[in-house]
Formats: sequence, structure tokens, C-alpha cells
Amino acid sequence: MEPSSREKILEVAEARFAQRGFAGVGMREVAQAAGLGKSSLFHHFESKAALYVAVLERVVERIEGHVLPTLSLGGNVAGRLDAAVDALVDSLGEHPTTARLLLRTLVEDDQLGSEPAGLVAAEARVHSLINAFVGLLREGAGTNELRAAAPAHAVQALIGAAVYHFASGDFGDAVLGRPVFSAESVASYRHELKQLLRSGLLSPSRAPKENLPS
Amino acid sequence: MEPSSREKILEVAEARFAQRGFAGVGMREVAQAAGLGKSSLFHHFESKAALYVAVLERVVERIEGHVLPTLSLGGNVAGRLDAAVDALVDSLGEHPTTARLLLRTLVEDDQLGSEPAGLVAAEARVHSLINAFVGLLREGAGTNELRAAAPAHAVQALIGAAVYHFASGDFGDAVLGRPVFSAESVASYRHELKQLLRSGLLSPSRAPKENLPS
DNA sequence: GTCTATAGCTAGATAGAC
DNA sequence: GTCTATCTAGCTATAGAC
Repeated sequence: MEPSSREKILEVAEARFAQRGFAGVGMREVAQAAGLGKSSLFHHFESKAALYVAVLERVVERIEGHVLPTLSLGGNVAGRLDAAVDALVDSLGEHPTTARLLLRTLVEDDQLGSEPAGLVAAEARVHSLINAFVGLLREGAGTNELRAAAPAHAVQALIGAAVYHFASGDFGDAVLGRPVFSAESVASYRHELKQLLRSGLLSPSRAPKENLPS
Repeated sequence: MEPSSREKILEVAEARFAQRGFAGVGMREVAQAAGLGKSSLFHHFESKAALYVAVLERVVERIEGHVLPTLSLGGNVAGRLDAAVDALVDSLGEHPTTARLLLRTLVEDDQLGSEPAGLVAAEARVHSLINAFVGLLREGAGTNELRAAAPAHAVQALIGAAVYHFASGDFGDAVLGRPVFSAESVASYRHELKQLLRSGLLSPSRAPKENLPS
């Protein structure tokens, strides 16, 4: 079946908001790309800010759909962390605009004047996901399965590594020498990120004590 | 001595571009914050895009000022990587808008219509810095000092972890429970990021072989 | 649910006095 | 080097016919 107008609008709006941000996109442009007149767009979404929030909610749902199920798994912390990281990477690697929109939410304040209904809720859901990662690391540190790191800092690094990579567009393609969103690249990054979290970069043969200065 | 108009403009423009992006900031707003009329601003910068490029150039210089000197150091790869990561973190932690502007450059395409002079050059300088990190990791993999990772993917993770953290604003403050840019937080993150790159998250006592599934 | 028409405003940029 | 005044074009949003 062909998509409803509402779905078509969300689709093109997501692509454009991801590329140029809230302020950089006009309602006229979105309407045209969706094959509608501008006024018809305001029939489906009462304001530009409401459209943005609707786009953001879809993105958050996409990520939650992957990550939430992994949080109720059993097993040791390392295994659950692996599963959660896999899910996060998959959710970002699956759709080329997810990471960019998430990053904008994390990094930009304001943008939409006079916070519209739903924005705070969407941000809270992102916060909740982040807190799940922090809790996991804290648990691992408590049971001594992970080293006594600063869990909040490690989670910041993890989020940055995961989200930035899939938001890096042309820059990322140039660094990799191939498309970030190719199936092989996504699989490689999933592996590489878990490996980095597990045991860093040093060769196992030289790991880790003899390289620690003090 | 008090700052020239040009310096004052660059200062306020950087703060606003970092917060809301190129399209989200008006010349009127910048002028007012700099204590000038809008037309005076166009006397100093021939267009909004030219102003943005000037802001970006300052940011790139700030990062180069920290990182470039570390690239000519001697010693083993792990030591040089530590020095480069320290420099990167310091350059981002020193000024609260550096990371956000760098992130926008890495993540956003287009924005400024019909690329103004200097933009391509600034992007090339960022590329060159990234390539230095890739080269360092490649060298370490060649001498077996680092495990045979995918250097490009590892660098993507490193950049994301470093840049995102200092761009994460209120979200980062909430995750940490204290300001991202406090002196202690910057020092902690510098340490944590190096530690993560060196040996990951697992406890040294359980590291790394016995946790690898295959 | 889609359209045309338009209101009301702000944007980037320019002209020219001082 | 700063200003006021102005141009053109874009914006979000609304009114109301069909």
C-alpha cells in the first residue's frame, strides 16, 4: 500500500531536519518534497515545532525498539553490555538519519521556541536510555567485573563513539574509504566498538599492566 | 586593551553558531550582542557565510595549536597516541564552544550556500588532523604495538567520544552530575578516554582473553 | 484533505549620509 | 567605521473556498 500523506511528510521532514537542522528547513520545502501544498502540511501538523517533535518521536521509538529488549536480558554485565551496544549500533546503522537527529537532540538546546508538547517527553526517553547504560556500567564496577571507571564518563564516550560515527556523513565516508552505512561497515563498526570497550587498542600480548606508567 | 569590533563579533558569533547552528542565528542578533548595528557587521564580514567561516577558522586553529605539536614527538605509538589524545581533549575542554562548532562542521553538509572561500580549506585542515590519528594507529598496528584493529573505525570512535562529550551541553551535565567543563571533569575525561583506548573497560584481573568468545 | 491567497514578520544584504 | 533607511525574498501561520 502506498504511504499516507502524514507518513510521507514525516519521511521527507526527517531527511531534511537531519541534514540542515530545525532552523535550516522551511515548511514550503517539506511540503513540496512531500507533493503537497504548504497549507496542507499545517493541516497534518499544527506547527513546524510539532512536526519536528513528531519526527523525533519516531527516531526515539526506533532506538528504543532495538535497545530496550536487551535491557531485560540476564547474564553477566559484559554480555549484557555487548548486547546493548549491538542494539544501539544496529538502530543507528539501520536508518541513515537516526544518528543525526539524535545528535541534534543531544547537542542543541532551544531551537524550537516555547517547548511544544512532547519534546520534553522525548528527551526524557533518551535520558532514560542513557541512564540504563550508566546503570549497567555501575553494576559492573560494583561486582568488579569492570574496572573501577567513572561510569558516566565511559557512557559519554560510548554514546559519542556510536552516534557520531553514523552522523559523520561525507567526513566518515572519507575516513573509512567506503560508505558508513554499507552493510559491511556497520558490521565492522559493531565489532570494533565492542572490542574497544572490552579491551582497548593495545595488543593482547602487551596488555595492559606493563604499559601503565604508575 | 579592549577587543576590536571584529574580535567582539567573532566572539559572540561563535557562541551563537555553536548553540543554534548556521541557519538558526540571525545577523541582527549577532550585531546586537556585539553592540553594533547590523550594517556595521557587513562592513567587517561580507556575508553571513564569510562570518561563519571566520569563526570556524579560529576553532580549527585552536585545535591545531594543541594537537600539531604532539605529532612531531618521538617515542612509541602508545605514548604518542596518549599525547595526541591529551591535546585533543584539552583543546576541546578549554573553550566551551570548540567541540560544538567542530561537530557541526563534521556532521552538517551544505548549510552555507555556494561554498565561500576558506571553507574547503578549513575542512581540509580538519581532515588532515584526522588523518594524522589514522596514520598513528596504522603505524601501531604495523609494528604490532596495537592489535590489528580497523584504524579508521577506531579513529571514528575516538573522535566521536572526544568531540561529543564536550558538545553534549545540558545532557552531558545531567549524565555527569556536574558541569562537563569544570576543571575536574575535563581532567577526569582526559584520563578516562586514554584508559578506554588503552585497555577498555574490563577489569585487568579478567582481561581480555578469557572474555573473548572465540 | 487539499487548494489559493494573504497576513505579518524577519531574514540577508545594499545605499548612502556622517 | 558606524549609522538609518530600504530592498527583496523568505519565513510561519491563517482564512476560507472547494
